[in-house]
Amino acid sequence: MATNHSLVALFRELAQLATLDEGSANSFRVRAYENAVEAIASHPGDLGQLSERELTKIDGIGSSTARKIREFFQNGSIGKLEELRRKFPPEFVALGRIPGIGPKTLLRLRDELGVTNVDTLAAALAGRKLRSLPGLGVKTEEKILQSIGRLRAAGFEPGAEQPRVPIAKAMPIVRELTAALAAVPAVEDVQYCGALRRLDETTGTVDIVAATLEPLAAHAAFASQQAVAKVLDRDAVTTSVETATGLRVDLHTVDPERFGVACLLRTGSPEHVAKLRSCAAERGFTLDESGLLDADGEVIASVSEDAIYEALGLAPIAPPLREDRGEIEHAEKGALPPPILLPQVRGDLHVHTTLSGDGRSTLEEILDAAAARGYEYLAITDHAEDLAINGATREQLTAQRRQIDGLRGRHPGLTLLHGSELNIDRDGDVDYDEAFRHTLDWCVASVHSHFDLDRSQQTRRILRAMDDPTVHVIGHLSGRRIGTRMGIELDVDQVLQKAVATGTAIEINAALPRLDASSEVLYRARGMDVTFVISTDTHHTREFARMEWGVLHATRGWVDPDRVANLWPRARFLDWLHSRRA
DNA sequence: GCCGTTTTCGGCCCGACTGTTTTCAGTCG
Repeated sequence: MATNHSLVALFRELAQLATLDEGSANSFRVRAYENAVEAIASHPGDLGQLSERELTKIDGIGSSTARKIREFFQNGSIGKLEELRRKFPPEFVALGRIPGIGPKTLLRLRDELGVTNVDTLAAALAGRKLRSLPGLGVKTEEKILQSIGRLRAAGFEPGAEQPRVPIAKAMPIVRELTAALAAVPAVEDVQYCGALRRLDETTGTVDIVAATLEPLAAHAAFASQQAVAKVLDRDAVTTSVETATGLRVDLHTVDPERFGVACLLRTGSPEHVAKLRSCAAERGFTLDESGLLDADGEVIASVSEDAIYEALGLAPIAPPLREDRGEIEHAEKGALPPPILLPQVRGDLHVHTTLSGDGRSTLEEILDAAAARGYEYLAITDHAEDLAINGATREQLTAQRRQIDGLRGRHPGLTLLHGSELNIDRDGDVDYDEAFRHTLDWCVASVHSHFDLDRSQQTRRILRAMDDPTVHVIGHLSGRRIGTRMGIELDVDQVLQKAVATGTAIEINAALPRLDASSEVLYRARGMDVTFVISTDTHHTREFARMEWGVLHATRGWVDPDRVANLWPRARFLDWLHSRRA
């Protein structure tokens, strides 16, 4: 249910802050909050309709969580969360993103050295204060200094309160708001714009454009949404709000005649729009809020974005491409890579079941969900044994193999591949022995550890994994978590060349916190014979829906659809798979 | 904080690695 997204975000934050409060991510309270997130996210109905008593009947929600949920629907906030936010200000919480600093160390730094933000941390490091604390030493100081340096080099400012919000955090709330607006009878059309629509990794203020002849109704409906914590500003055409999660969202209403141009201008990027304007000028036109105008000031196009591009002599340009990376020049020549569309996807090749410690759906549920999406093929890839909590032993995988064989008749149109998500260790070796791996149909190999190695070491381990004949694809190439964890640094050109040489595919991980490989890496690969697969890394049946983001992300990276293996018909895909294994 | 119960507290999942130790705490996935 759409309106549960705010709750999910709030309980996630609660879990994060409780980790600090409890001094451990493994505390039972923290895990209870995480279970609550899972329970809320999985609940199909509107939780706002349920009483406290009914809420506690849901698995994973007890009396305390039920009370907090009711509190949210009544007050728009949760007292416990407000209290923790006061106790742990954002600039302090942000220090927890520095690799090597866990909750215990962070609290000690605050209590014993007065560290509250990146500046006081830097001062403590400069004064060599950390080594004076029992249990910490010179190595710890060096490691933290190095982490800060690396984060800064990558554009992260560890102590800064992030002005930009990671896409995974913003998207669900914005989707909820646009869905609510779409349901307002007076609203003819609605679209979220800006960085979010371009599928950029982070967003600032989100702009939503609504086409309506009755703006008052739209603004009233918007301001009264459950996700809205407070209205910041309001005039005849714009309402600015802050959500319960701290995201700023502006609703702009326009006459339906100008919906297209409003979306175009608010989607950006600013560089793309600037180039469009000069493109218009070359043709004797102008582009402003009222539309594309000819020399006489007559509107030539304004209702739809496509009409504006067409009037400029351009093929339509998909929002993720609008970054002024040559898309306008390509559109002039009709040479733009076609956008990848969701219905073109024929299979998913990175999927977990409950055999993975963090998997939430059973094998049967996964198969049914994949069949319901109309997939022709599916790879089951539970975690391999070296992933401490989550991994499957070879005996478990062998048993799963038999289970899968027994289920092949369940959905005759769905070809099942049995595989695993292997762990690339620090040297580039993967789990199990090669003979056993050869019994698997499909192996994803991913980095889950040793994020602190340097670029040449990281590159070496990836290249070595690609040389392994049993590895079909490298999963989430950098291992990043947008806004939370930097990925590993790689010599991307070497990795791409190796992908071509070995035929190892590169995964385009569709999970919004990952979007990995990054669109920069994908863009770099254009023109090369790199094979890609777009995968959801599903741990719960609902996550199959992430494929929507995967295809947009691939489009953003200028990926040629013909290079994406899971868009191929089954026969072609299986031919490729078998030729690789030969 | 949740759950289950011979109803009201005790159990809830872990293993490798690192840096600091001299037997272990903290971090990570």
